Amino acid sequence: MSSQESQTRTRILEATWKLMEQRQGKGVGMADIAKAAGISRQAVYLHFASRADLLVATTRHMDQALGVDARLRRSRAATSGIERLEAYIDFWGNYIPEIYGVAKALLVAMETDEAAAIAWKGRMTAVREGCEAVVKALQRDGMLVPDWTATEATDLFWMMLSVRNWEQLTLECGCSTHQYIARMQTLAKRALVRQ
Amino acid sequence: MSSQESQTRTRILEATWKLMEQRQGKGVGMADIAKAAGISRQAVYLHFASRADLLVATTRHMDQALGVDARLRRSRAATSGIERLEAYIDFWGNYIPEIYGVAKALLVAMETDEAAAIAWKGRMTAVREGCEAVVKALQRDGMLVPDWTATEATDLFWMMLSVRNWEQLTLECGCSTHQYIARMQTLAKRALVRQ
DNA sequence: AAACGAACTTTACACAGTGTCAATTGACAC
DNA sequence: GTGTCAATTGACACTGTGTAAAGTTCGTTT
Repeated sequence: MSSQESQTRTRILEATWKLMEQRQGKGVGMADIAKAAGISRQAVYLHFASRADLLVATTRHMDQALGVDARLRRSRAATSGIERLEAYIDFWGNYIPEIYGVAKALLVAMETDEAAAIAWKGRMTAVREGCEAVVKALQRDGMLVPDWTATEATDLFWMMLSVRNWEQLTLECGCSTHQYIARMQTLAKRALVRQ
Repeated sequence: MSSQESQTRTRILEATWKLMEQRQGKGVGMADIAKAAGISRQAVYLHFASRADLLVATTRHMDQALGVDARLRRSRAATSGIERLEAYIDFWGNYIPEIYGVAKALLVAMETDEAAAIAWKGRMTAVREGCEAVVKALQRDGMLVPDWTATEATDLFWMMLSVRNWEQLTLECGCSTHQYIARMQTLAKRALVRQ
């Protein structure tokens, strides 16, 4: 909404982004961020109430900078359910690597910080809605496998697309972004789509 | 191995187990554990070098107390690949709720503690081997879906069975243990087994 | 009986990281 | 000049892990 963003605030957000990306969300403290933004640690608290607050603000900043809405348009515009499923996974698989650093930091913070947990769950609820839209589209086409209700299918699809699963498949199993997308598409279709 | 376990050591392990279970692995510090075991905080360090050390020792203690080996026998004894897959998920779905507290504590600790990370990865490697055995059994039966190589199938099956996915499906989506098992069995079969 | 060692206690401290508070500086606006 | 906003410095509280030192209790050895 307001482009009333102070220069310093933006510098903090950019520094957070950059640092989190560099260090994959680990070992980045308020002091490091302040230093990278060229201000004192205390000054960060003039713009953000807490670390959780800063992390959440950073994700919003990134979503805007990365043009998430525009990127999602392709999936939303898809005519068939299957097309929509493929486009959504394609979007998601390309999106996660770009946000992973900050996402990881939030993921870690949420384990001990209530505010971070609420914020992250809010973001994930949005993803769940995307999954639900895909499932509904499949259902509309009569292509949803009869094993699941729409809710069950949404739960499972959402589970498959979790950041933790992405982490495991790419960072631990060594899948590339392209492989992740291909495997997830195949897996989701086998799981949800009537053959 | 040695049943040379001192009484105090066992009391610490039991206290850890109980507390972690009660609080779902969150907010349990060394001080709480010591208190519950009826000793001083420092005395805990006479038996375990670090928190990570204690957590790992607790999982081993639990595996023995819960008779994990015996429980796994049913899955290992299965003749067909599909039977083996079902028995393995059945074992796993009943096992996680019992260890979840301690597992969660380790899962949180591993994000900041190298030793905890290594220990957890070791445990998960054992699970991956279980998944691999299932996939190999399916392959032997000629029932593995042609979409995947054995490694790819193992990766995906392992991903599906992650504790994080269990967490999401049960704690967030509200699945019961029975529902978790049923859904995972259906999902795994759709994903891996030739129809 | 004296000596020893093991297990445990109390007290204290180092360290890292978040978050708070108060006093101060510099710049720009009116 | 006075007010105010942004930022600075320095100090401190709090939490939790881990280390260190000195003292107690108790059973075993000699």
